[in-house]
Amino acid sequence: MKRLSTELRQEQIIDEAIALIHNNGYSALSIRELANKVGISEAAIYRHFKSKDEIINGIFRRIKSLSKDLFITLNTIELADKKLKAFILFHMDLFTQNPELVSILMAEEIFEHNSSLSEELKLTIRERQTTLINIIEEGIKRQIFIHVDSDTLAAMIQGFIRLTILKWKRSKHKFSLIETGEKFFKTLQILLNNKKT
Amino acid sequence: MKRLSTELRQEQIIDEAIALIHNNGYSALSIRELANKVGISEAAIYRHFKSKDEIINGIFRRIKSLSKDLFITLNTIELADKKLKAFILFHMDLFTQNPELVSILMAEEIFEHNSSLSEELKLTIRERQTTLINIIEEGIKRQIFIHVDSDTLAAMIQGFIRLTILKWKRSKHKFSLIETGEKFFKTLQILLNNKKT
DNA sequence: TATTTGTTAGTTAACGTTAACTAACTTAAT
DNA sequence: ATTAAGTTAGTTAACGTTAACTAACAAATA
Repeated sequence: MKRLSTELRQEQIIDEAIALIHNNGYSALSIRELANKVGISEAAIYRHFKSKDEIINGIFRRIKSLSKDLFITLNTIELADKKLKAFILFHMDLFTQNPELVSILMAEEIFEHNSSLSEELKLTIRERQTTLINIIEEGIKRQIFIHVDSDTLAAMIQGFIRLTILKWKRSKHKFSLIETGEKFFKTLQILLNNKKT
Repeated sequence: MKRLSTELRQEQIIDEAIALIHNNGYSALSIRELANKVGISEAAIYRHFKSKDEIINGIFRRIKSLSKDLFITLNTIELADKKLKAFILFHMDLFTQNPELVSILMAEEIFEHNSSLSEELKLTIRERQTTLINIIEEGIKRQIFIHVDSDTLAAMIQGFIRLTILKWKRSKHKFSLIETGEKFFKTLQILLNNKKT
């Protein structure tokens, strides 16, 4: 058996853990199966992670690192409507390129029973929510968007994205997330635009 | 131990199964714990249900029976915007009165690995989607709503409801679903109304 | 009207399997 | 030679499910 450094092996374990959840659901994430997939023994897994919870932790960190570009991207954009489009398409692109993430984000159970992690998740969600609300309120102030409740609109946008990726997963990726995102933004423009035809 | 008829005991088992999932997640639904909660032995559970899958089936039937009034309600309403309001508030009311349902609807795992059930779930979801699209298209035809893509709008509405009940659950019911639903409908009216102020 | 017969909701105890995890030992790489 | 990444062989606890049996009651018969 070829030996790998802890860093590399840890990444590989996280990879396979995500793949397992993606292919067979969270309940299929067992140390046995994970060790099988990685090609090492169960005990070897514990060389690299103190517990199963630590593996879940690693999955969460992976997701966070994959979405950290969002804020960088948004800061390069001026106009609120362009920002909104970028927000939507960033997510559609993220999930198109990392379809495994969908199963994980939809599995409430994963983070529910790890209290430190569910606190961190709450913060991450709030951060995303605030970002979106700021975009909307700037758009309203600059009179690019009509005046609507920003909380409600933010929930509509995030709700649409969440439901769309869930449907996309259920349909086994039978449609283009990017196209759906673009159509969504056009619809939003019609709904939000002051200058009606 | 007091004896109950199969019908009554089955209902009680489903009740406790739903409560278990609600309180501790789907992974906490074990025959052992279920029997404990009901106050009978594990084997007695199998007097009333052939397998754990049959219990899941019973949970699904319960949810369906709780939402069957939606279509009756909608048929008593004429105007598309009133129908849309009724659609939204029906769901907010349903989950306010049956908060346990939220955990179950959010747990993808439950129905994912039961192929006959996941087919049935797909049909139920499609039926709901079609209902909403019909309401929207009627509203557009009657010029109550501005012309937007009905698929996208339907997904926005369902996405909002789904995300809202998830947040409501996560917040341990710290806000009123009904009020949020009413605010949502008002926002929708502003977004969809032809006669802008 | 008693008693027998059959049904049904319950019991206890165990089945085989799998879960997360660990102690002790071995081997490969620096 | 030391250290770190691997192994094998085990642990305890929980899982869904079943076998064997019993108490309670209903219906049919004596």
